[in-house]
Amino acid sequence: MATQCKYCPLNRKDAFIDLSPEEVEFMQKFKVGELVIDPGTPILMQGSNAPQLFTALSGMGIRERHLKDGSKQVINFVFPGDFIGLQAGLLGEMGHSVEARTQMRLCVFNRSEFWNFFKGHPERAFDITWLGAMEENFLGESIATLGQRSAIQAVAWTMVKIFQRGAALGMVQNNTIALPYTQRDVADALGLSLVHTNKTLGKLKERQLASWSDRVLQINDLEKLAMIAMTDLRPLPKRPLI
Amino acid sequence: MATQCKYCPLNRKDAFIDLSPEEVEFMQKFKVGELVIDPGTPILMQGSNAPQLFTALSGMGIRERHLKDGSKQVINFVFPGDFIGLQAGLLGEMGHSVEARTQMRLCVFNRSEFWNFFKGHPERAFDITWLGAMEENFLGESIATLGQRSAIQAVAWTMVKIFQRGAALGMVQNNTIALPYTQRDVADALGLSLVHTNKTLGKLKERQLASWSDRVLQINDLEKLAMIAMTDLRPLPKRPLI
DNA sequence: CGCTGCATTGATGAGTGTCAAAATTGGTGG
DNA sequence: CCACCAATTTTGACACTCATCAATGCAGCG
Repeated sequence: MATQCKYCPLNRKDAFIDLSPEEVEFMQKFKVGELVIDPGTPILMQGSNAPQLFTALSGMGIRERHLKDGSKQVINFVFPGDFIGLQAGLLGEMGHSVEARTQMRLCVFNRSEFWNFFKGHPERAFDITWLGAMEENFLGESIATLGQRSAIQAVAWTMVKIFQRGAALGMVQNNTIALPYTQRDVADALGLSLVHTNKTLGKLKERQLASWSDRVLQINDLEKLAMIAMTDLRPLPKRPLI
Repeated sequence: MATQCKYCPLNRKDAFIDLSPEEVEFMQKFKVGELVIDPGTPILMQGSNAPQLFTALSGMGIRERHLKDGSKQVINFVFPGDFIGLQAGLLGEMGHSVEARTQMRLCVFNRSEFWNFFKGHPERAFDITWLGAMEENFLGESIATLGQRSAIQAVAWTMVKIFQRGAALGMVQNNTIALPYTQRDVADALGLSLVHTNKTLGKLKERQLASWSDRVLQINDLEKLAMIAMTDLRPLPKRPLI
């Protein structure tokens, strides 16, 4: 028996816009179950036409795109609250794969119900589109990072972004956050080699800005990191929860 | 007096899904006018909260993101039929600027009417979201290009993508298409230096794959280009027109 | 007819990638 | 509890792609 939406732990976090009781009830109908998966498990495959969509309830993962020569590009990191499968739901085919990096708990929706959002619940349809626009915006920033920022700027940028997202979700304690990724993941996200990523992380540690070891990222000087990364530190807007 | 939607030249191109007469009528109400602008004119500014949204009727432009150090990243190229201002309409703020590269004719919509799509015309709301997902998909591919492809692969990839989009719009004649961009635009799109972009284009010409001069791109061997670019040549899906 | 913007070419060097190996960590089974 | 193995992190040496600098050519234009 699936857990009740009204007890969903995410809905109480202030990173998210509160749902009205009616909305919660509608989402409950849309929800078909929950899924708990182990680290390394693929959630959706690039090119697949998945019948199910998900919201990450807990745990973290990555979105990645595979190229013909075997290399891969990490598109984004998946945090709790992220909606997974928008492309499958709309385009009928995922442009990237999604894979768990920790144990994850997923809220499972039926894709066939997707259209009901638009037909009967325009506010929720709007929320989905809003999330899509937010992701588009973020990907644009990533493109600017890959195209214009140097290795140290890019790594600093990534650390700032991860830290900010984590902070909004209450995952930060004493300026530290658990980071279940490997340096290879970060390297693949930034289009850098593993070796160079490692050396660049070393520089940030040397300069006492951020140190990441034992799966824990510690941020010592967020402002200076943001300056290196050429980015602003404005707070993330509240996001809807699907 | 704005031109009638039912005479819109785009609606007849087979790159787009046909609109029913009712839909055309609704779009007509949404439309507030047309705008003709000169090359170089900014259409929307990064960070702005624009009251108006657009669909490109003719002409071409670029989406670009400006960084604090003055550098810029071209996010994508704008073709006829592209919807401009989704982020402003949803997030209240553009994540990038849009600028004309040729003379452009724009269909102008009122942002305040945006919500009506979702409330009263779920099919059209769905279409908007569909376009957003398509863009998100493309940006993911761009990220893979910037992160994983070498200079020659990236340039080949860009030429293939542009050629395919142009072909779908009937802009290709004898394997040539008018390209109003400068090599600087392409360099900024790929995160390469202008000089290296120039030399890489030279290689493609040498190898008799593609030659671009005098604002005209000629593709001599699309298949070989696609192979270099590590990309498929599958036809673009029909897209909705907003 | 001298601007100004864009394309082109050559020379040089910095930033990253690649290769190889060692150090560290974590997990597994004896 | 230790031994072993796989995955990951770390370090050093070297190679190469690509950025930077600088100069020339070329076309459009007031």
